[in-house]
Amino acid sequence: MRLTDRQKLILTLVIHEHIQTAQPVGSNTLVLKYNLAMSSATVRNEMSVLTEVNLLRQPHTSAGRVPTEEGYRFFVGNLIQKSTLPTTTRRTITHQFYQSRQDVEQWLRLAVSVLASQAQAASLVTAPHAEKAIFKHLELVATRGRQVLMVLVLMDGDIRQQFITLAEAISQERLSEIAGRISTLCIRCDSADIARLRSQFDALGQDIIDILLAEMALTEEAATGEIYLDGMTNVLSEPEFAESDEARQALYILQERSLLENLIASTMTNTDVGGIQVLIGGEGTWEELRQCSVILARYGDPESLTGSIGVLGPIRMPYDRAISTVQFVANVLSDLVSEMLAV
Amino acid sequence: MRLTDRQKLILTLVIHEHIQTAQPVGSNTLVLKYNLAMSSATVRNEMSVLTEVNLLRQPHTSAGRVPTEEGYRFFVGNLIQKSTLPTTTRRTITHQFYQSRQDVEQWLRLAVSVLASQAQAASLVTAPHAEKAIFKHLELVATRGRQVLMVLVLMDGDIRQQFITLAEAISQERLSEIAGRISTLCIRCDSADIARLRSQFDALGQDIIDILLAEMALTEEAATGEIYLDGMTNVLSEPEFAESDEARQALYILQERSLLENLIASTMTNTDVGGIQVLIGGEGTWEELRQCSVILARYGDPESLTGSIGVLGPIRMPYDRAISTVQFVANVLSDLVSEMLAV
DNA sequence: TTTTAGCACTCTCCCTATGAGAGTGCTAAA
DNA sequence: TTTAGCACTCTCATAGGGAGAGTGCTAAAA
Repeated sequence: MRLTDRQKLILTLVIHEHIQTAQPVGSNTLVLKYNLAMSSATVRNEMSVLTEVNLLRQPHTSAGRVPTEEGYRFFVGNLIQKSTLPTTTRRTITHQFYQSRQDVEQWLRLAVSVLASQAQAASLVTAPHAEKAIFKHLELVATRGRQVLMVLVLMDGDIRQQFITLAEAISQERLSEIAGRISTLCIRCDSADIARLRSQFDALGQDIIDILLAEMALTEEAATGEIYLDGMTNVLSEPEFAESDEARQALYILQERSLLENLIASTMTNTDVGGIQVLIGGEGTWEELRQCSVILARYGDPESLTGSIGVLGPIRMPYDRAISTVQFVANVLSDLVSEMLAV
Repeated sequence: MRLTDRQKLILTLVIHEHIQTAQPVGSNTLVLKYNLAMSSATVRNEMSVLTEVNLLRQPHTSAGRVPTEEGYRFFVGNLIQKSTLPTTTRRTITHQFYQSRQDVEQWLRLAVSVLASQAQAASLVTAPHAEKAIFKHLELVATRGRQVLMVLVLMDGDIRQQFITLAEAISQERLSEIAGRISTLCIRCDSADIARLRSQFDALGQDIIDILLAEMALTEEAATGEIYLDGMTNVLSEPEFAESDEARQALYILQERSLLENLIASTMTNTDVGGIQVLIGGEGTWEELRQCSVILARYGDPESLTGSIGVLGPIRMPYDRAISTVQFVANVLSDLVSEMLAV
């Protein structure tokens, strides 16, 4: 779509103004508020053009203009000026992350809370997750009788714990010995490798390996790691969700884990780490998100460990700020992941 | 407060009807809908009395009656008939829990989802949590260089993981040996015991014990275990929350972990396992919950491991069903906890 | 003494009408 | 190509006027 500079300016201003006021924007308002060096009639003519090419829309004949979804998309794709968060903000955030560097769970909680408060929207962060589960360490703890606690540590930092019941009671020494052997032999192995090693163990060891493999398979099935959410009440305060039903649908997607995983999976398939996806108004696919926009990014190490982060807000979202926040947090998380992998 | 049987009946019916319709209830409606053997005038007189003692309220002079908070409290305290969930429902739920018995996290997810769907409200479940952290097992996994993953298993099933950086690189064998010694010596010890044992270890062991103690202290500080939430969108669909701001405040309490912990802590202090607390309209203390009611119960083994569960909905909540659901789920969880402790 | 029929009265809710205000599109002049 | 001027359109806020639901009171009935 070819637009003159003036048309681009007006589109930008309409979007900017509408994001602030949530109201249709009139030609007069625009001229006065932004001291434009042209008359309202000129603005009206340009608006007419923009309406014809479906970037703007009139709620009714004699109202101001409102950006269409296509308008927002054009804006995000062509006009948005990459803003960056203020240095002080960035420093504060980085500092917070630095303080909680030992604990992955804390990063993620912090990330999701920073996103929510900076973008004033609902936010989500998925724990970093490897496509292939790689064994790192196994621990068996005798509980009582035949009940044993199995703790499985994977290379991506994921820890799976499970109670298992063995055929007979086994002493802690024996359990530790087996766990030690499995840990030493299988380190850095994937499921297939471990299956091949299975025959080297005695009956008990093979039983345990079977459970272990089942658990690893389960981890691999999960499309994403654990999902952290925050800021959902931010969305509720937006005026377009006063008729609460729309908001409910949007929040429902966030709550319903399977839907959310779908959304992330289908949006992120072709997204590189560092790349950003902006989903405006559900893009025809996500009925529940018709009133919402979602900004998603991938973080981590593309070779091994990746996760997704994003924010969800009304279509009328401050895209520049939201995008730069998402980008910034994604970068911070990527750094933390590679630091974790490298040390 | 002394009421005649007829007054109790009418109060009950008004509450019942109002819960269904969310509208003020008129004398005529009541007589017709419930085939009362009296005239609407009689009902009106009784309603007048109930209004005088502040159990009912008129939104405006010529409207029907609405229960006051006090009315609901009287109802819950004196009139409610303990209903139980249908046997088939109970069986289905029990069966689901039975299937996920190995995995504590799965119980809790299931519990919170059952509560939400059965009570059609927002629901919460906290992980079982011991007042005193008791050591069970320690594991140290060499990562790379001086970076070590510490996995700490406590008796209540809580697992804490953390990356720690040692003064120098240590081999996995050495780490396993130390972890093994600490595990053997400290099993079933609390922080004080472990602090006493500290001198029996070499410098490295003491360093690790210090970190371990810090971690245990952290666990003890936390008033509750992890909190699981579900069904928040259920609350949004209630008509009294159409003016979305009220709903926002209520959901905010659920989202804001510290507030929620406060709420649980202050409500649960005097509640035994098996007991149920019903908080109607914030009870003057919780400003954000003025439009809501919360039903909370404690589950687990009072001697060692307890957690809280509850539902949050509009004041106009189907108390009988909600209470029996909470009670039932609390019982199921208590059974699972004692099974876990006993096996 | 208690219950009930009858009735006037009150208040909300919904519908309609009306006018102000904001904003548009078009035309003709600059 | 831009702009001033103007008629026109549509929303929104406000007010008025039933209809309907429900009450409280009074007096009669049980």
